[in-house]
Amino acid sequence: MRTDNRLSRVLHALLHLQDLDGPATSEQIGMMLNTNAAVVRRTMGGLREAGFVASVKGHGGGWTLARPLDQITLLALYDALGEPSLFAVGRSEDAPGCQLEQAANAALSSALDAARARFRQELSEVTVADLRDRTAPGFSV
Amino acid sequence: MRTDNRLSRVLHALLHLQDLDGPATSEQIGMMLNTNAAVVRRTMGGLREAGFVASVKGHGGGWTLARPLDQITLLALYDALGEPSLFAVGRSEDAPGCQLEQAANAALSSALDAARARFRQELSEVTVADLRDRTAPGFSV
DNA sequence: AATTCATGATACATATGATGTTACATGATA
DNA sequence: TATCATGTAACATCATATGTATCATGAATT
Repeated sequence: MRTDNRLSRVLHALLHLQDLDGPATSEQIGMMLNTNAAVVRRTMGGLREAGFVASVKGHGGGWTLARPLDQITLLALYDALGEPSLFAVGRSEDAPGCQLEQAANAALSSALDAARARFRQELSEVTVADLRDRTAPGFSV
Repeated sequence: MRTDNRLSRVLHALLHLQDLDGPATSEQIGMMLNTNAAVVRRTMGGLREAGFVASVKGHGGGWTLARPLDQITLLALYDALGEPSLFAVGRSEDAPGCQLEQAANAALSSALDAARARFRQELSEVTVADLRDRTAPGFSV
């Protein structure tokens, strides 16, 4: 199944943004992410609304960081993207009235909820700045 | 995104199987699950190979439990299904050589791994028999 | 032995949703 | 006014879980 790569992509994009002087255009970011400018606009839109980046139209415009990376947790980004559905495994809805199916779904949901909580906890403990620190010493674009 | 419902479905099917006397045909199970007999065969095939159910061809044939439900954990079923890919969110592979993307992916993978471990732990602590116990008292098909 | 039932296996169709792509309106700078 | 860049919408592509159809094989019934 094709996975949703937006979180990874915006992380990648934000890390690049910090290494740049001025604003980066969607086109430029698209080159870094090996994708289309329209995809960049669509994906970064959520981050703008959440106040993590700013976008400016016209000449010299583009995307800039609106907040230091050490004040952006991965969880905040995930939520800014609309909290994309996390799982490729889910409940069945074959026989909603059947108690046996309900029991099966309840157990599955319970496990998925626990996994989701763990995922969110992990994301909440890391900032984007932490990721930059984890690249090789002296590394720059 | 369309989710993989196989685990929920086989749980549902096993619970029904226990409530039946003889073997159940794929056709019958398909009715319970509101799906096709071929889908049932395909899905249950993994459980047969893992020794949780047995299938018999021909007249009076069908599917039967090969082991008491209290000896089948949800995790064992999940693995018998081939450990279906759990997440709808994943790494990007836009610029494999880029250290920044690598750092982003490493953090994401770490969170996903933790979530997967939690999911598997939850599944390992519940047997199919436990689910049956959770239906309303006196409930039967 | 022939018939019927049921699984086993394969191939193909369908549906869904993330991503890719194109096009154009809007706003900002030169 | 021309150019650049975002904002937005519509549509195309692609991957894949599930649905569907078909036939070979094996087992019980007659």
